[in-house]
Amino acid sequence: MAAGTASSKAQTIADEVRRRIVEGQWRQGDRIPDEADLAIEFDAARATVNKALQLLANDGLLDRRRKAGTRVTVDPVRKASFTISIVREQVEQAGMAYSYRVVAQRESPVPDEIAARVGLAQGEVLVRMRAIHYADGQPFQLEDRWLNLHATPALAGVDLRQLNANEWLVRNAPYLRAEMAFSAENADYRDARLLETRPGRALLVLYRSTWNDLGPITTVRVAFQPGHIVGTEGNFWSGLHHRSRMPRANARQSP
Amino acid sequence: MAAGTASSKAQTIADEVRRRIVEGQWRQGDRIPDEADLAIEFDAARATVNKALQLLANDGLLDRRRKAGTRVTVDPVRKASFTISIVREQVEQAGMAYSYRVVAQRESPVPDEIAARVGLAQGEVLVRMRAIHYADGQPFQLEDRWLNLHATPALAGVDLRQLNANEWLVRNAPYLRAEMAFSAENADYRDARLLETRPGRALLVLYRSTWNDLGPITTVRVAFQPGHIVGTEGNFWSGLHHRSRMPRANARQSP
DNA sequence: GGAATTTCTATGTCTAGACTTATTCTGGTT
DNA sequence: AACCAGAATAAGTCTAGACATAGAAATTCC
Repeated sequence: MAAGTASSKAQTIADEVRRRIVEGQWRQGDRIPDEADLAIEFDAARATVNKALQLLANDGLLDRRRKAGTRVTVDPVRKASFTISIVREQVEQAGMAYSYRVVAQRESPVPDEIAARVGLAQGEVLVRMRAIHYADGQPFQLEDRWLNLHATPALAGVDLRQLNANEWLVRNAPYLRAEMAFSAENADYRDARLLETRPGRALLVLYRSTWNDLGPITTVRVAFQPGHIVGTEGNFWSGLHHRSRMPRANARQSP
Repeated sequence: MAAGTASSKAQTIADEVRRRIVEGQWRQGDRIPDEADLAIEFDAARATVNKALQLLANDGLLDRRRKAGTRVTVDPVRKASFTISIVREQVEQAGMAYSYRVVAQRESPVPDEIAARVGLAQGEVLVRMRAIHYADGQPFQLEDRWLNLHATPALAGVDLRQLNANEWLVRNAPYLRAEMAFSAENADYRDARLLETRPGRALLVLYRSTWNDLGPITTVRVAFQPGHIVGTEGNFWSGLHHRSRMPRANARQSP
């Protein structure tokens, strides 16, 4: 019956507060005791209680305002976080052979749409490259990337045809800001050909742009193999395992 | 040249450390000075430096291990976080009229696939409901939901046909654990009819399941209107604005 | 040489106390 | 009733110091 896993004191307090909320002892909109009182109840320093409550507030479960106190959030706006790893590692971790092929690469002026997306002047010349990532020889994802050499001077000397841009950037060009968006698109002829599927198939598409203090580094459209799923809980849990549809059985666990 | 926005001291330290990493002063894999040294350099208490570095570690930029020290992460596995708000608010915030319609609702045994997904015994009886959310009369998203009354006894007394389950749950049934996944699917006939589009259109689909300590609360498949985009930076920034394709011009800003 | 043990160090966490700051509340003034 | 000033309060942050703990490095022992 007792929970068990002894973690930090702050975490323990956070868990207990969360429990009280989940079990309805403290209801949505209620004001909960202030830090000082909780500190007494849990026999902890106020700073520790503060840390615990901040954890829950970051989780969106609590609403804290100076002087007004801490309340249980009425409309918990919850956050879900996805981790983006390096494609090659993702594939290799699934025990499959990774390969990579650059399909096209050349300098060209940015289309207005892209320029607007990343905040560049119209007509600026960027490097555009299209590449495919394979898992066990099957196309796994297709990337269509615009690279801004001005933000990453070091890249200029590199032979992009040889190199995995994704990987190079991740390792050598830390960014300050990133934006991502998911959408779904019907595969066009080019998508279909490169991903070895039929035009019209629904593809999960990820747009990602990154900036450093010199400006936009890169913006990329990543189209995944049909059926691919991107989920929380640490990683992509790819359609890598034999293209199944909605696998994933998962055990419930106590936190 | 100077940054400016005076925030907390910990944040300032974090920003400076981040800057050094981004500008290459501390490179991937490098060990950075330890907390005590940084505390001296920044004239701060060690606890403050600790907080700053933990911020960056949570961001995936630093790798910290006891005794081994703090190093700049070699393969920054970056996290992107999406916020999930209540549909109605999302729609209304875009200045559009919200409406909601329950299409079907009945009790039925869970299919094995769903049971496995949420960790229920096969054949358990859940409530299944299908509903549509409209923005200005246009179908905006379609939800296909399984509800477990055992985990939310309070729901039993409620008239589901009247109620927006999404909203009721968010407000009254806090969860302990959630899982989400995105995928893309071609609209089938039912999807197409309900979303008033053509079969085959690529739909962004979100699967979400939640648990509390009594077990699974609900699992839902949400299919968005074609062209819908879900992005970081706070909110879904819906295809609500007139169904455009990839709008969103955004200004760069200094943090 | 290799394994087991000890030492030592950098981070993890907590504490008590102080100060800061955003807001609410209160009471007084027009 | 509307407005404004000041008091009160709860969270936000920082500090100095302490102890805990993981794990690397050095040492001892076989």
